[in-house]
Parts: sequence; structure tokens; C-alpha cells
Amino acid sequence: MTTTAKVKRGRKFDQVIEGARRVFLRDGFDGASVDDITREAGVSKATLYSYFPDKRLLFLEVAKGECRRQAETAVEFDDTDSAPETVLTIAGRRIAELASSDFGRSVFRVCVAEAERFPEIGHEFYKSGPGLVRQRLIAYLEGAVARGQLAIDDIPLAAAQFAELCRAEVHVRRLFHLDETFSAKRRDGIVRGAVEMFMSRYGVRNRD
Amino acid sequence: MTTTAKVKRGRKFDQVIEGARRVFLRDGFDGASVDDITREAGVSKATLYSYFPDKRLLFLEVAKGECRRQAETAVEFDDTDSAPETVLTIAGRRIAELASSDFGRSVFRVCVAEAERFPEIGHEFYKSGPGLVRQRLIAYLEGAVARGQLAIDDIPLAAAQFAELCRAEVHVRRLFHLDETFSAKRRDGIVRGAVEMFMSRYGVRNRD
DNA sequence: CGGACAATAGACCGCTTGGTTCAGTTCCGG
DNA sequence: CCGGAACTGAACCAAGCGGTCTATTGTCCG
Repeated sequence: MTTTAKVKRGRKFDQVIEGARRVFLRDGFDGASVDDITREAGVSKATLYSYFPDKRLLFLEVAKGECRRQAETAVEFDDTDSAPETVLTIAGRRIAELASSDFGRSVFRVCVAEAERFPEIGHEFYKSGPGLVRQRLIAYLEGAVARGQLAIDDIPLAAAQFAELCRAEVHVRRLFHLDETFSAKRRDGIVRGAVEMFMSRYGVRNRD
Repeated sequence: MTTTAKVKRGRKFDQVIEGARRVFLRDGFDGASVDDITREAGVSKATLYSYFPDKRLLFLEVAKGECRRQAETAVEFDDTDSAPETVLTIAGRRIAELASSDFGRSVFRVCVAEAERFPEIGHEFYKSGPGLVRQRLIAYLEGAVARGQLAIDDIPLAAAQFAELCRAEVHVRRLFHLDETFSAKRRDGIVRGAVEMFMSRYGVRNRD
């Protein structure tokens, strides 16, 4: 109780999670057998089942953990003093990076596949991924509007638009293996396009 | 040979496909058992296996068929005489509708889930869905630029941007069950936002 | 009307799965 | 260095899986 453990009841807990993480992200829920996981984790079946009552709960735990990890890599807006172009470019790069990374893609795939069977995973994913980005973007945009840097009527819509623009091409083409990688250059081009489009719509200079 | 059949070797062929379609779209590849499918199709196992050598091939056939169906509902650009705002609004509605429909969502989900195991399904889906939309949008935009209606430097990027803007919010929130339906009104609002943004970036009036 | 033959239903097979059990081994704090 | 908790490995189970096989039904042509 004094060290690290509280809920987790044994020394191999982390091994189990880590092994399950790798196998589930690679093979999905159905594709991963419990034996695969124990092998990957270097742990016996009995040990695994001493931590988790069944495969479903183990999966939920892993999936939620990955969603939390995803949240950690999400955008943050510290430097709100710079011009919107600058702030949005930096934020956009983070969004595009996550969308094209192996990690982001794997988590997305597995959450989409199992969102029907495990609805809470769907919610968790949204909340810690697109939802979080959306929320932080909204907060930033509100500030920028108040500061007179941007002119936006429907801020939630604008936030969704910007995020979606940064994922244009990148996400879908990686998901379906049309591109095996995205160069930083190409990604930056897409982000630049997103910022340009966003600014020409909501920048203070061009009011309609 | 005189009637309807040519390739398909029996009268229950369509029943099999239809049953498999329903079960696969509902439960995915692993989630669907062959017995489920025969039950749903009202057909015996032997009958099914007389048409398809194994479950994998049946799935591929169904998935490809659904991709073809998806292609049929994709955007088309007949009326290119109207103003870009009008043409894009109509096209955008089609894109947003498909993205938020049960059909579009199911096909997307199942293709994402199995794109790793069946790479050709990933390609087929892209080709008959986002890829087709992109291609047709590019063709239209090229025309509009030539006609002097729009000013676009990177047409493929612009096409991707527009399509993505129309799917903003709609797609993700439906995928993860944050909204069970999308009213036509709300959808139209998103499409209007997409068109406005697109026009303020690429409309001929606002050159930078 | 009858016989040949394809289509069919569903019992059946071998195998893998998630999950359990248990006798024995390792680890670690006191 | 001891005692108990954590861990192991393998054997084991029932259930469900994809796929096959055979006995029966239905159909069509002479």
C-alpha cells in the first residue's frame, strides 16, 4: 500500500497489460486469443485470469488506457499570444501527426471495430480524441474571437471544420493502406492548406 | 441459361448474398458465424458452400458488392452550369447523407475493421467511396476553374478539403454513437458551412 | 409416370476458443 | 531463512467454430 500498488494486486500486472496492448492493437478483439496474449506477455493464463475476470474486461481496460494515452498527445494551446496562423499551424500539425501515426491509426481501427459491441469504448475514444481536440479548439477560438483576432459566428462548427481539414486525406488514406507513410512535408502542406482556408473564412480582414 | 442465371449457379444465390450482407454488416467478419448466415438467408450450409468455397470468399464478395452499392450513391455532377455554390451544396448534401446513413456507417466500420486482414477490401472501399467522390470533385473543380468560376492552385487538395468539410462532425459522431441520428437541418447547416468556407477560400472574388 | 440427378437439410467432425483447476515453484517481506 | 502470497504450466472442459458428408427431397425430361 505504501509503494505503487493499490488496485493492482501483483507484480506482473503491467506485463499483462502491455502484452494485451500489443496483441489487441495488432489483431483486434476477436483476432486476439487469450493464449496469444499470455505468450506475448510472458505470463501464465492463470496469472492473467487472476487480474481480470474475463477477456472482455481486459480489453476494456486496455482500450481505455490507450484512449488516455491518446489524450496525452492531443493538442494544447499554451501560446495564445501569437497570431492565429501560427497557433493553428502548430495545433494542426499535432492533429495531422496523430491522425497519420501508427498509434493513432491502430487505436482508431480497434475502437471503430468494437464500438458496436462495447459502446463505452466508442464514447471513451471520442472523448479522449476528437472530442478533446474539439473542446480545446473551441476554447482557443473563443479567446481569439474575444481578442478580435478572428470573426466566427458558429464556433463549434469552426472547430470541427479546422480539425477535419487537418485530417483531410491523411487519415483515410492511411487507414486503408493507400499510403504507407506520410512525409512531414506532405503533412505540412495539408496543414498549411487548412490554415489558409480557415483564415480566409474567419480571418478579420475578409468580412463578407 | 435462357432465364436470368449465367454465372450464378442456382436460384438461392441471391438469398445467400442477402443474408450474408445483413449478418456481416451487423456483426463483422469474426462476429458472424456461417450458421448465423444460413439461418438469416433461409438456406442450408451445403447450399452456401456450393456457391462459395469458404467464408472468406463469401465475405469478400459481399464486401465488394457493398462497395459497388456505395459507389452508386456517390455524388455526380450533371448540372455544371449553375453557380459553384449551388453545385457544391447539392454535392455536399450527398456526401453528408452517405456519411451519416446507417448503410454508409456499417460499410465503413466493417471495411476499417477488416482492412488489415483483407487489404483488397480497404482499396475497394476507398476506390468506390472517398476515392470516387474525390475523383469526381476534381473533375468538376477543373471545369469550374477553366470556366473562371473558381481560383484553385492545388485542385486535389481542394477536393479533399471540401469532402472532408462536409463530413465534419457527422461522420465521427455517428460512428461512435454520440448521435443516433442527424436531422436534415443540422446536416444542411454543416454543408452550408462547408460551402461558405470553400467559396471564401477559392471563390473568384477574394483573391489574395 | 418414372427414373436420373442436382439441390437441399442438418447431423457430424476435428479443432480452436475462453475459461478453470491444481499440484508444484518462485519470490519477497519480516 | 521461513511462511504465505504470487506465479506457473499443463491438463482439462464445454461450447462454438468452419467445413464436410450423406440421406432425402424436389424437379425436369423422356
